[in-house]
Amino acid sequence: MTYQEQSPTPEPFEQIFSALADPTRRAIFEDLRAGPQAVSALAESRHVSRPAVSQHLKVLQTAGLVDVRPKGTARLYSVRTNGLAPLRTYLDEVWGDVLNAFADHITTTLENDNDRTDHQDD
Amino acid sequence: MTYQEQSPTPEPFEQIFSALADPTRRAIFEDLRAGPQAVSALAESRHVSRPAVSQHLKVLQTAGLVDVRPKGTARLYSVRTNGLAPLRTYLDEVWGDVLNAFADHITTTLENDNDRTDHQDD
DNA sequence: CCATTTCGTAAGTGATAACTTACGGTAAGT
DNA sequence: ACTTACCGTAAGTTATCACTTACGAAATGG
Repeated sequence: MTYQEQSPTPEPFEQIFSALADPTRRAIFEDLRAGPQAVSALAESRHVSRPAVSQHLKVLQTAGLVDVRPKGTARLYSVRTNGLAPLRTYLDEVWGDVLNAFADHITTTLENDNDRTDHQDD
Repeated sequence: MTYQEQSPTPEPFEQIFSALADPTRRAIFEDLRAGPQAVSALAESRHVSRPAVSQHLKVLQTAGLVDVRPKGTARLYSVRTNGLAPLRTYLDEVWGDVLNAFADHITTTLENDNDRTDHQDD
């Protein structure tokens, strides 16, 4: 009796949400804003082991948030410039819908405001 | 300004990320865009039990994404109009930093472009 | 060629989280 | 007052996740 089935093809912003939800992973991503860095350098900044950082970077890369550039034996990770675009698009969509729904709610509430037993605004 | 510490009191966008990372919870939040809905109505739309929806709504409420309005024995949940504002602010900050870092990277790369051993484009 | 450095992956473990059923509490209807 | 409807919470279960150590692969240097 298993639960939790989800869509076979996760959308871009879905992976971005999951990727940035973890504090350590988000910290790594934010560290990368300063410029390209190697894995061991990122591991030394944080209090986690190097393999952990590698796994986090893999998640960030799958989400399209970081890029890799091999340099010798090292691998320089950097933030993908427009990696956050899907999240921003999703935000704008939801934002617009919410505003429209709010306007509708205001309208219908003004039309028949006899059904409210309690109210709180904003 | 540029860096952040993990504070004992989680920042607003932190909770928003965690709240919207779960597919079921995000679906509930998106269902709420159509307008205020009761818990049982949300539970029937989804394939999850009613208590599960209540727990999800609690998380969304803690994140500041939804509001509650009691109506009889029911409780109408609705999206908070500016609940996504912290996330948008965070996005704008990171976005700007990334662009600046990118500009810096371009500059330094042009100044001394002898350190590149390989390059790849997406 | 051999050693070193840097990294990714495999395997295993502890904690977290998303779900379930069961129960109690509050508001409305008869 | 009793029943019904709707909801939140508690307790327990299971899958997922973040982390660790161990090991193997690829590039650089002597």
